[in-house]
Amino acid sequence: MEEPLTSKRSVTVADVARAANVSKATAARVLGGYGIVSDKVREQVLAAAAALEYRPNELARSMTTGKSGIIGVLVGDIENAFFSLAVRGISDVARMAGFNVIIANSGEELDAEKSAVDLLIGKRVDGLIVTPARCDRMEHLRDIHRVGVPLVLFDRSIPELGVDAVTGDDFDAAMMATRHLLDMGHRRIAYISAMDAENEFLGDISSISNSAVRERVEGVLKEQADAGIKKARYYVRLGATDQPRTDGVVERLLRDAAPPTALITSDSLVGLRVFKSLQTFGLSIPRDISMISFLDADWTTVTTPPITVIDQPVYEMGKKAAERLISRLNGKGMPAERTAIKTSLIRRGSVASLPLSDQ
Amino acid sequence: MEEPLTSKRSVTVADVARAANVSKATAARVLGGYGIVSDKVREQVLAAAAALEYRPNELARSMTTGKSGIIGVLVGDIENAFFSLAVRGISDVARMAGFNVIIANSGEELDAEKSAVDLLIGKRVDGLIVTPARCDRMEHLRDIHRVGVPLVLFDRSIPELGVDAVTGDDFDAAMMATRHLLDMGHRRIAYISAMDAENEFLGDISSISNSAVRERVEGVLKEQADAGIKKARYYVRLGATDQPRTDGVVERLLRDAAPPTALITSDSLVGLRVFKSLQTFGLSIPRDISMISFLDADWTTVTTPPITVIDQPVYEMGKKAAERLISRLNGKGMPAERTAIKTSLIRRGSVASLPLSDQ
DNA sequence: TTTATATATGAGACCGGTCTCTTGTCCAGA
DNA sequence: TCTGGACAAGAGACCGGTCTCATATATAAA
Repeated sequence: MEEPLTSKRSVTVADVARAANVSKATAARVLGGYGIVSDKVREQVLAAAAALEYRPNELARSMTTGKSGIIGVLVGDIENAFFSLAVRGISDVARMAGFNVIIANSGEELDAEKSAVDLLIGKRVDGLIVTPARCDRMEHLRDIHRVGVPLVLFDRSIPELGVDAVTGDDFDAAMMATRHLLDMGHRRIAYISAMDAENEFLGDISSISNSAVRERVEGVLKEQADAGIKKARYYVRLGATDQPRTDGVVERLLRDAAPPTALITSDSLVGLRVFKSLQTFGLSIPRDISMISFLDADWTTVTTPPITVIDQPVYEMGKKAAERLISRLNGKGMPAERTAIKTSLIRRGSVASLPLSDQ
Repeated sequence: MEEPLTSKRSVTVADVARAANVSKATAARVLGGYGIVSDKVREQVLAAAAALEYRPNELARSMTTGKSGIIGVLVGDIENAFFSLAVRGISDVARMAGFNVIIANSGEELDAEKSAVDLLIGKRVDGLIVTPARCDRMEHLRDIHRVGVPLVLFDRSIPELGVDAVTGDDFDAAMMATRHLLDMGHRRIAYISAMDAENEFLGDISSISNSAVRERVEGVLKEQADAGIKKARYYVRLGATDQPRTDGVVERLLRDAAPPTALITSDSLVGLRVFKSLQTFGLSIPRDISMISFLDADWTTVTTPPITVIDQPVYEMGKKAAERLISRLNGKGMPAERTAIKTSLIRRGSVASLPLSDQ
């Protein structure tokens, strides 16, 4: 099988042109599929190209056209099912429209995000879809926009930026989940997020740098405020970033003099960690505690009982973001807008109805 | 916030050179970080670059150097946790080595794979990591190699190709799982795979086009053959590609005159589907039937009982594949080899010990 | 037959970098 | 003072395409 690998230098239009006895311009016309060429010459060139196994150099092509045909996608963590599903939606749409997708990971860190943005811009991506790690730091995102590269935010929005954003309807979704718990008689409802914060407790809401988390917290609090519940803020906890910390957060909640009777978890990963915590602490769902998780992840359907979730159509969100970006790419000059994709509550078995006496 | 967007044309070295009153060559030396430049001039150029917000055009850079700094990754389905975790491993290693990753999906279809390969080659990726959809069709992969682009196969190997491959130790893993079931007293062991096949039953083993699946089947059969079990082949079933079909496969197995007492599922997705099937048919694990799944997926730890799994260190596999490729990229001329990453059996609660009377 | 028009091809500039080759300057050693 | 080498900067070719403009031929209209 040892191929000689002699043909290190790749075949160019000039090579094909020479072989076909035509000018470089003509060969380029055939190979590039533009301009007018006679059928006879076309066949000659095509034959020569086939014989030489010509493969166009997209790099060179991109350089002259100024279009790379690549959409850059910058997510928090591909490993997270939320993002991998979204990426799937994005790339499906992109491929249909003739674009390719280059994916970068920020790890939810601002610096990594900045350098990834620089890099993608450097690669001359035609457009960018970004999940901003922080919604309060956006100079680098503004730069993108200024350079003239269309940008669509995903999952989180930054109104001040004035660019398109595709997100869930986080505020409404959180209200819906809270409403459901209230209806079932719960009065002490905890909200647990993986947001990295110095303080486990909720400080200034407007300082939450992730708009999705902020809106969810606002939704949870609003609904409880409307129901006349006072201590709602106290039950909002941040920093459940890994299993040990989640165990800690959950333990402190449970050890409280007035422990919550229900939990809402901010995403499927926190949800899973919280579920495991509850298991290790020997709590039974929903007998001892009720639970609702964001995102209809795999694991939520096979637990006993299955978990009531807020279903975000993530794949659709990804598609929508890509569609929006591609419209921009095609020069549609519509005003920037935020598209909040509607979510729904899927009731399964993890929420108990609380007898009045327990409330 | 309406930026004028006037600066449509991007700033080039020539622009910077002009602003700094030096030649294009000198500015390029500073900006490109090569050659010798005096400190004074360097600062001038850097200042001019900063003032003009110069951003290097990686495309142009790639064109002259012939290196794009991009590694192409072609997977079956990013949405699958197996691949997204592997991609994470690949990109982590790639980033450390200064490479970027461009991801494409084949959807496990040969045609999509071919065109994706063409496209990535066209983008002049420096190297490729591919999960071949079929191990019996590889002309396009041979082309990659011939063009001089290093290639590493992932998850599946094609010895005839003579290129590096990083896979699990599928044969051994399957033997291990089977051994465990045999030790626990099981004599009728089913193996269920999502391999798309015209026939649900196993035909010619060597015709299984996915080497990972083939080796697992071989492992399952070998171990049973060694234990003197005759009807092992009969219990190998293919085509559990979606929930309805999986339900069908499971149902037919259970309705059999001699139904299996244990199941091995080929990956975490099939595993989940099979688990759901068993739930809908009202079977209890492990009382009614035992189960082992490949891949330590999220969901396997939160079921009741948790599922015994064959743990593949997928992230490590991804890292290994990237490391291998990067070594090649750095010109290390070692012979092609297959690296089979060792897997382990994590015993949880889904395998029952069968009393002799039941065997 | 002459002029206009469409069609087909060639020549060469250009995109934005890298890199080689050349020229110029400065200082040490003879 | 002259020579040589190190260092610094400039000029311009090149990568592999696209694309404009000029040119040549064929066909149609006047």
